[in-house]
Amino acid sequence: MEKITINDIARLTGLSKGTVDRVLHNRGEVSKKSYQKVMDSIKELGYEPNLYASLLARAEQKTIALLLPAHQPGTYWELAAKGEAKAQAAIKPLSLTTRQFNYNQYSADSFREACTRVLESNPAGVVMAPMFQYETQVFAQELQARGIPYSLIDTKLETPGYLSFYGIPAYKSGYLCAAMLIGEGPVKEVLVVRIMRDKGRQSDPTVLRRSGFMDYMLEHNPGCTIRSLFIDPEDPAATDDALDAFFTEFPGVRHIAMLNSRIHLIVPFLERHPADIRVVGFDNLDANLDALKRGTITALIAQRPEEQVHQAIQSLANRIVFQRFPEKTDNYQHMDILIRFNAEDY
Amino acid sequence: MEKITINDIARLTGLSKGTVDRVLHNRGEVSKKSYQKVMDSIKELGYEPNLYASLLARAEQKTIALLLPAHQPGTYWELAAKGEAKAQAAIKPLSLTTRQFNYNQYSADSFREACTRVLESNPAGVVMAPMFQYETQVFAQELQARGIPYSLIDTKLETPGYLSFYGIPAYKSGYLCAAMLIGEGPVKEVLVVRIMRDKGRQSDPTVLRRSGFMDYMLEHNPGCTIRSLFIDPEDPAATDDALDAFFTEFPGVRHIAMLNSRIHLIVPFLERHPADIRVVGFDNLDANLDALKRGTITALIAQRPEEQVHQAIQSLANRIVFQRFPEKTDNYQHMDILIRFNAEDY
DNA sequence: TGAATTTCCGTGCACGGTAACGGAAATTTT
DNA sequence: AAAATTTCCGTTACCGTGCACGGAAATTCA
Repeated sequence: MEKITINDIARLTGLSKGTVDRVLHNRGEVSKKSYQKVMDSIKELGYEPNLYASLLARAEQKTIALLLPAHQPGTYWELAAKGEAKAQAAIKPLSLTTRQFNYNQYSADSFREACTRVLESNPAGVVMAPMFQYETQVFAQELQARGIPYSLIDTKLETPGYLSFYGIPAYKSGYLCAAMLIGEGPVKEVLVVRIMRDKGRQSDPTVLRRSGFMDYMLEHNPGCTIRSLFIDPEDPAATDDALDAFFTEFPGVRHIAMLNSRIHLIVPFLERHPADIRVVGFDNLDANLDALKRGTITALIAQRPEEQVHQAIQSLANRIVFQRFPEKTDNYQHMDILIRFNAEDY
Repeated sequence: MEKITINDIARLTGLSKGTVDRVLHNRGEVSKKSYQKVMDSIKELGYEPNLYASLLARAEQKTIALLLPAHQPGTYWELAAKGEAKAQAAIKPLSLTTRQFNYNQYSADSFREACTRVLESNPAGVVMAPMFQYETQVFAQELQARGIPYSLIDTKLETPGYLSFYGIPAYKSGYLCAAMLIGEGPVKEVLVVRIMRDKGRQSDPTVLRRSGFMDYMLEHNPGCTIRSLFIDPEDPAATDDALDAFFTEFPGVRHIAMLNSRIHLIVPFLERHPADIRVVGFDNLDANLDALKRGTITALIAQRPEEQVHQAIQSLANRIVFQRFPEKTDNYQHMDILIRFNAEDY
């Protein structure tokens, strides 16, 4: 019942606590025989180290690095960055901090460069939202070689030995998006708006979302024409023109979806040309939520990115401080459906 | 930059750490002059106690009491009870545990009795899901008198000095429920199924939900007939008969809602008499989720009760260990909309 | 004024682990 | 076989607080 301490196993094995400590942290200088004896009685007595005593004696601050795409205010990655603060508060009593590193999500070079900055900071763990398959692999290998645990959020790339993943299922989210878009009745024609810049190099989740979207259409609403329109997020005027041209050509379209967080880009146009259109997009950016509350956007599929970074950081903290591994490696999270009547408390 | 310790302020004030410690925990035996000197230099140096050292030296486990309605497997309060485990893991490093006390949600006597059991256990904090306005007030006053902080979940009753509240907005949840039930088109006739036992003494959230439901109807779907049907949760056969009788009398009804977690009770009937009926209910009980995935239930409004207890416990832990108060007292949480396409990862 | 209290405060050990230091024992080298 | 290493281990001084104990100083009592 009473707590087993390092002294108890020292006494039991006839060794000193110095030796016991050495085996606990395997920092060598212990004979195989002693090592075995200590390990045995640790198991026998069910010894668990006292966290406070340990932290007090070390008194050293470890840090967890956060590797995220750089973000402008009002964009998706800003939401994730906000999760850092909450997580920080939670892990502070564990003598841990976080530090954020950013990269340009459209440049592999910048990602590589950020990776070396992360390594230079000598982190105790890394949380990353990866964008580049190959570069991420290389980085993951380096982390593994150095024995630095890491977790993934948002995008699950196939990298060796990640501790955990947190994100929504990309394929299913596209499927859900289609379901929300179609609503009850069958639909003849829908528009999927896309981002120009993504045309060349599509991110992994975007591709999967599209395929989920398409599959829903095939299964539940076949014979529907799916039209695409590419817009430039940097150029609102051109976006307006593009939409104008589109609706001149296809005036019957009453269903619009976007498979990323930028749905707010078409809101100004829609509000200048009111019509009874179902509009579905992703993520709880302020601009999206506002349009949702006004009724311009019908539904949003949201994923609590703050929660994702929080959880990822927490799992690393458990690993680093307690040597505890998460129960599940892949944690697919709930996709929140937001409509105007439940957006307020989000 | 380097940490200020108790010794630093001892040195600065020319007193000993023993004295400093006495003022820190105001356990008396200190002259006013010394007290003032210590307080001043604490402020001056910005001293913050070292949590580990403190916990290590005390080595005493405080406990947070959880006061919840007793629960059968597969009922709502079981979900909340599950949150206890998660919270427990989170606060363990803070030398805190939780302990659950249950009461019969239909008996004020049993609630009172549970309250005295809680007090006898001498908890450092209390989380409760209250059902009885008056008894809860009395209990809250007692807690306040003893200086025991407490938080509320689920139902926000007006009690003095609670630390925090976590739950969904009851009125709005009824409103949302109606919105999900009606869907796109106007509806002529809906059925709201209710629980017999609740007829006499309706809980606070149920009343508010009903009023939100009604208001939505008035505002968005006026002229709709709202029919009620009472069923007995203990008697499936009677439930079936009642539904049978109802649909014989009103065969046109194609919309059913229930404003509590028991929607699964009518699922067997619905599956024996297939028809294209929209069915909306509350909470992610396994039975509800299963019916949702099968398509019998159209939508569920869920509220993550585990999260609510987790958060409430966390806020108490911060209060107890760090003397930190939550930013917001009333934390209304997001109402999750579950449909068959996003139920899987919930 | 001396004795008896009371008030106030310093000392020192305990909490459980960490890691530097130095030395004995075992092993290798010359 | 003595010297030089290497391997292995015990000792010890912390880390920052909590708290019991005892004693000096101030106050009250006789």
